[in-house]
Amino acid sequence: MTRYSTKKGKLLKRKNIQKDRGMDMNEQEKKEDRRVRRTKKLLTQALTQLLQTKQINEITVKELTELADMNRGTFYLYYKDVFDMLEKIEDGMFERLDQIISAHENEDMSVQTRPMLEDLFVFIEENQEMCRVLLSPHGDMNFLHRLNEVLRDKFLKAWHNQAFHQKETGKAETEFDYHYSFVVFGCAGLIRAWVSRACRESTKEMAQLADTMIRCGVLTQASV
Amino acid sequence: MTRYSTKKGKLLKRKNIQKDRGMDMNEQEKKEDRRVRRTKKLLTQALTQLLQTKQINEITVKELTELADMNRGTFYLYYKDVFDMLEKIEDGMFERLDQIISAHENEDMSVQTRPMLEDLFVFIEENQEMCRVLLSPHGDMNFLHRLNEVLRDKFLKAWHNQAFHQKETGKAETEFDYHYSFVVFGCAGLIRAWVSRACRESTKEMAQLADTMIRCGVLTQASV
DNA sequence: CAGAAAGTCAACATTGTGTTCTATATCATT
DNA sequence: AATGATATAGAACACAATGTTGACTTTCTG
Repeated sequence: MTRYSTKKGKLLKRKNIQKDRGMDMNEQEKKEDRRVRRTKKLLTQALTQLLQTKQINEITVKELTELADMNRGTFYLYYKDVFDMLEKIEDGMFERLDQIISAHENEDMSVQTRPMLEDLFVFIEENQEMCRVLLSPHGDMNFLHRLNEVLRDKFLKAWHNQAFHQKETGKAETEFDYHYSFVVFGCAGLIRAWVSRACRESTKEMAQLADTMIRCGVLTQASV
Repeated sequence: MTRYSTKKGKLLKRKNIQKDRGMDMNEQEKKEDRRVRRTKKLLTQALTQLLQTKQINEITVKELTELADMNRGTFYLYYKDVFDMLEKIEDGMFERLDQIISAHENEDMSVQTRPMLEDLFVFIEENQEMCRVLLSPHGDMNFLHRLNEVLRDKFLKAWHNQAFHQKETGKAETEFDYHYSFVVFGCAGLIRAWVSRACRESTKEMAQLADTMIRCGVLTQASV
């Protein structure tokens, strides 16, 4: 499910970290100490910078903290290693992503796709540096995977109904899964192309483009 | 372009490796020494096995060679580190991919998409273990990136002409790029879904599915 | 068979890791 | 502004993997 650790006796320590901080919503909301925010911000900036020139595996805690100009031990107060750090950064993005989607959810779980997409692309633009890195060659496949998982639950039902309303077919659930996978990865490709061009096109343009391509992909099943 | 190295004085050594072996087509064809093949095969098997339970960054040369039951020093005769090894394995796959595509290329650079796709999915099925790993959460974003690059050159022209034959539009090259990115990543998602289901559907079915979705995506531009 | 090439084995200095301790700086609060 | 609480700095530590080397043995090729 989540990531494994090579070192044996250190999972406990990590669990403690996750329990003490972060996991409790209330604690999250009560803003962290200013020093903590500063530290995490500096580390995130350093990581983002390093990820532009090298793979994450080649990034050591040592050089990361040196670039951020802080003590190496400080890093371990918040993260287990560099990969854990990236994962936690992603956690934050997925939290916001979830908020954005939920805001457009109706009570019957259906979603107003188009306006939601517009908000989504605004969010991506705001976080374009991180998105660019995560979808770059040096990026993180796990990010794509998690994106897949999150969106799946949200949209599968809505789209499923929508597509089957168009034309009743006897196609299996599995074929719908293929379309779904195609579309989600496709959107990732779309976003990747966009952020790698520094988000030159407007968010509205992109939302329209995405909307069109999603509908096409989803409705293909009914029209085959 | 390619990967960087943290360690300063070791690029030279690696260059030597790449020059001595691999890079020269003729040498590649003249089968390597049986021992070399055996060594590389054992290492590849061990890597594939390890990648199913852990991230590549957590795999050490030590455990890899222990699993393959060989001396650690032997590893360094062929690879710089574990990532370099994965990259070289990918090199081999891209070579074969190139052959498959080229075999379906007409003299005007156009491509018979459908039969090519069928061959492609056969190839993927043959290499499903590695594909599954490369597209998994533990996978390699650089693989996707390289796939993008390789296919881009091959297909952009063909599809471009095809789409503009359908309906003449004034849309810019950039928008076509977005469709292209969507489709290539989408195919990756499709393949990922397929191999993660142990390739249950037939290669022909998948080729048809892919063909449909590709055409839909490409032709969207003309029909917006 | 003989020479070449590949692999084994043991040893080495080097580097990053993860943790711990004390001391200092910064924070939130009254 | 003084307070106690908390975060960070700084240095030290044992430990593990790295990358390389040299002498040896095995395996391949012709």
